[in-house]
Amino acid sequence: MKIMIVDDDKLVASSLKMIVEADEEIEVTGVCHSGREAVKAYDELSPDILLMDIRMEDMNGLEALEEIIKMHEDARVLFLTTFNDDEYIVKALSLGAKGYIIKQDYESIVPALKAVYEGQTVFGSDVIERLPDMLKEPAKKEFDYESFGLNAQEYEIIELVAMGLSNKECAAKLALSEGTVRNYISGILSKLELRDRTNLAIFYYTRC
Amino acid sequence: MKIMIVDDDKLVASSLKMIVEADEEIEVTGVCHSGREAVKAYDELSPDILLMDIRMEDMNGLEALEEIIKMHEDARVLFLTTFNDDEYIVKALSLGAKGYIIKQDYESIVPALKAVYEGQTVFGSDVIERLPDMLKEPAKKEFDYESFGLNAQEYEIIELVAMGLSNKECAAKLALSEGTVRNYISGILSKLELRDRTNLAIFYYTRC
DNA sequence: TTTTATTTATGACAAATGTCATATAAACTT
DNA sequence: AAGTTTATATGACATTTGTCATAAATAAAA
Repeated sequence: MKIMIVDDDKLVASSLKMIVEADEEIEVTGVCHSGREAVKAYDELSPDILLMDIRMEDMNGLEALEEIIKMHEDARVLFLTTFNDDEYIVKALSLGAKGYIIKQDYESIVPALKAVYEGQTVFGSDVIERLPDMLKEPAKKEFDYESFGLNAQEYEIIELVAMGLSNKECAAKLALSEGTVRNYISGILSKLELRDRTNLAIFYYTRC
Repeated sequence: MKIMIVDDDKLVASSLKMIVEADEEIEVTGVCHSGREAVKAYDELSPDILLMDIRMEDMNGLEALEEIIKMHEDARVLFLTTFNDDEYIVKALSLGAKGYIIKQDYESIVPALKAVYEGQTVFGSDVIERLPDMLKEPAKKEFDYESFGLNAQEYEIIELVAMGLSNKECAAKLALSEGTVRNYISGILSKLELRDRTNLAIFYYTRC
């Protein structure tokens, strides 16, 4: 298995080389110190896996992957990171990275490389822990209007306002008079401590 | 490394056992054929990793993990699956599964186990490919206001309206007169074919 | 039955909103 | 320089909105 190491900290890069070469299956065919170098070197060396830092001076790891993947669609990149940055995880994933692990965690680098070599995608546990929360949001939570002291009628009006209806239209839809709808809205606004229907709609779409 | 295998197809279970035991580091301490069995057996055997099928008759893999993790918070479970089901991935992740790989992919099972043993989380590439899309939504896409014939100033006003500001407040924030802001909004509404600021805010939160 | 809440409704009012015609100055074209 | 566009402003106006006091009808509680 031929791998290439990319890290702008030369000490880290050579440490990684040593750690990784201790395994007889792994051969380090190249070491680079910037994303830009890596893009160039990848063409010549075409390694099986790229073991790359994310934060680097001259073109960071994500940009490098983006470039590389344009030329070599099947490129496999395992990212190393010192700290966990949610932004990066998502970006890395959508770019097609094969993994995202913590640099400090030496022992896990070789197994991770092997798993990637076998077609897996690997994440440090700390990294993955935050994923479920990021995924969770599509599960639409039901708005608990009662906890705001609102009743079903009031909530129904909120929904109509959030659909953009005027007082008159709400009244027609609910078979109430326009004045009554106004009164309801007045009450809703004060309970929710909002100023006007626009803020109510905003509340609906951001907090509900 | 002690592992436990759980699969209701006995043939598959024993095949897995053979494959996995071919590696001298791995020792299979138990084989179960249902989630319920697994929960019980886990207590007695406390393996390092549980290699478990998801679809099973008597208590499925996810339910089993849920039970097990109640008792053993640090339990590590690597799921095996015949087909890719997005539902399961998300659920498995939020339950704290350490991996999710394709059963057919024999060669990758051992490396995956080792990576998990080292604290990583592992996904079959096919599995992970669908994650980026699921994650993408938090990545706020930039609204292309130009395609609606709006200029930057108008868009800025839209943002303020969508924050719930009144005309007067918008005016103050943009150093314009209130009347001008009104005129702008009037123009915005007609371009967007909306009726009032509330509908504009709704547009912002649902279409932008 | 009387009292009390609840729901719905009115009317009056001030403030905010949206539309429109028009105006002014600055920034460009030509 | 003369003309045109652009950004900003004004005033007048009709509507809509939100608040409040109050009232009638009904339902629930005593």
